[in-house]
Amino acid sequence: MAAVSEPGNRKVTRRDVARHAGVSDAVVSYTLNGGPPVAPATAARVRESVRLLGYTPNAAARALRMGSSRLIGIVVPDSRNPFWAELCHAVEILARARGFAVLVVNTDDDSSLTIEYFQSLASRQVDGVLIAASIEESDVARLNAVGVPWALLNKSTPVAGTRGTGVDLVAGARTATDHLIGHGYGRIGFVGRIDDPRYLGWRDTVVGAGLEPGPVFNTTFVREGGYTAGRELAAAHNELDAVFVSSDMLATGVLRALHEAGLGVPGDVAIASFDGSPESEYSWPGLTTVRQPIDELALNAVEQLLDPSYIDNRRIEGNLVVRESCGCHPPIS
Amino acid sequence: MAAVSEPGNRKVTRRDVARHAGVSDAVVSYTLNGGPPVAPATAARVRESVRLLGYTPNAAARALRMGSSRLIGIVVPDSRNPFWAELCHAVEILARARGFAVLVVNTDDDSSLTIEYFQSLASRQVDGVLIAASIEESDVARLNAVGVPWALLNKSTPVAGTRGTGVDLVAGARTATDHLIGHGYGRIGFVGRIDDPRYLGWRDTVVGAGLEPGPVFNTTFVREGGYTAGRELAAAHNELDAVFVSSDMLATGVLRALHEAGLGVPGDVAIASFDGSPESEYSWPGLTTVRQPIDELALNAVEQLLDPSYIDNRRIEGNLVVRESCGCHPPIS
DNA sequence: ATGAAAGCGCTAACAT
DNA sequence: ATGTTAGCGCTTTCAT
Repeated sequence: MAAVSEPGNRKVTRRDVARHAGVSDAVVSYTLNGGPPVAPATAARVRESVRLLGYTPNAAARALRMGSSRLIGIVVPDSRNPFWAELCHAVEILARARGFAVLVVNTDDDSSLTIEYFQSLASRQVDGVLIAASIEESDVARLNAVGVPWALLNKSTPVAGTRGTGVDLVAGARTATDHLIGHGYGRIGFVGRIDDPRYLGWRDTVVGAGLEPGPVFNTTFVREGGYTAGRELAAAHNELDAVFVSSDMLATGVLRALHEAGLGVPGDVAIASFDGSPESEYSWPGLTTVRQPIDELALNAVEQLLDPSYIDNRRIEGNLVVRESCGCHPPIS
Repeated sequence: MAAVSEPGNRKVTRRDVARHAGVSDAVVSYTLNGGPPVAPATAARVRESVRLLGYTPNAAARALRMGSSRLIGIVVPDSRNPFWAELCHAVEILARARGFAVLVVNTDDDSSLTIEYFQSLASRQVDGVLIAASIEESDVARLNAVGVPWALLNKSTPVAGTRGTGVDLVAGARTATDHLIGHGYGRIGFVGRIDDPRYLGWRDTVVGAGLEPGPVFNTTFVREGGYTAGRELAAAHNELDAVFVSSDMLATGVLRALHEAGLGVPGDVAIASFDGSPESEYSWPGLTTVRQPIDELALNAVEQLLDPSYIDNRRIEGNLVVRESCGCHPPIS
């Protein structure tokens, strides 16, 4: 009763289908992939055999023959970060709609691994790779040498000779910091990586406004780091009245630490953050944050990767989403 | 002096390496994969040619020949949910250490897609599939018929004939609910999917304790759903003094709604939740939750998938992590 | 409308 | 220690 393909059976190949339907290998291919026209009756017989035998084409053979695996890779700093998780998810949906599957690789924030992982993806014959990790100018040539198309998923900073749109991190940090300045806060701190463009954006903005930069809490992009920074920040809270935090995930940790310390947000310390991930909306208080347009970034990257003639290398400005953490709105209650 | 492989060049094959090094194809294979011994000098020459030509083996050809792609698939309800994101990440690390890459597929909580995606993964010649989505008894035979090894990543409920460990959802909901009862709360509500085992665990526990079940807020596992449930819950807060929430992600939404409504946690409504994801630790107040041992689940699933002789089908009990939302600890401050 | 056959790049059994 | 060669399952050109 069950289909022929039971566990332990030899894999059903296209040849088996051909024999079963009494046709040649080619006709099965034509029927399935729409080559030269096939007589309706023959096609029906083939399809019936496919069903009966439980045949599924061997993607490895097809990839070898066609030189295309219909696979794309994506290199991401940390897919547990809600922002990257959203981005990966968006890419997957788009890729699937185009018949591609997605290979996700985490560098765990070690961007020196990017090239190595890129190469390993390339050897798997992926048709392209999306890079979300940060890239040096000097990496471009090495990446190009591999011969696999690639695009930046979120080009944070301009890199000559690269494809892909992205949100301008410097401008984003400026937007957030300006907003804080507009509130009248005079001592604005920073939480994030100091080797990140957002650090520059923050610093330039406060200095440009004639303010003295507030304390800097250097941390990598992990929740724990945000929390630790938050504790230090709480201890030093009389040295600042507001802070720009480089990501929502970090801000969540800061918020927790501030709450623990009995400090009010925005009362004691106002916060503006970055990413616009879902957790920024559901935290307490809601985070004022610079939203990255995830769907647009993903669509743009996937299109460029798959269609060489499609070119759009714009740097997008993130949108400020105003919630309660900056002091604009009182917490609804 | 870039390597020979520049964009546009024909792909470098193993044959090119063989010619360049003045040896046969086989020797290249032996050198790279450790077959029969190769003279040290020859091996060195081969390796040099590999480097010079920028050769990377074609994984599709290897997969076709070997019948193994060194790829595993993972079917997950929603990789944006921090719990699944953690699990996927853990699986990726383990898989990479074993030379496997991971194909992530989201069902977006539509478990009827599981089989379809499983088959598409199978046609890509994956060496195994980890299934995190829920499975019906009736799916088992169909899954087995495909002939690709699979294991449950988080076997939430016992399903005959399946492999993989998992946390007992019913017992977990019981643990959380019992803890709430232990606090003396007499009217305990529920937030989650009512077709989920946790609903049963909650209901049995309150009824078993001689309590009348509190209000039920039915929702799928999305943040927005938690928030909506939270608003309804806030409106009905005089009908309950505590609530069991089926996941941390949902609980985050509930917390937000409660804060908005000016209700205190645990003062007005105590909460116990499920998953033990990072956001439960950094929310405010911290969530008392039943932690799923992510690394253990992932390790177990990967091992079983890759090693047919390894069998461990235990149902694990989740550990209660006590924080502030249940009323055990006052918020630190 | 259908069939025969070459060849994608690799591994491994079998020569030498 | 090294070389030769037969396929893995597929697509596609060229015949018929």
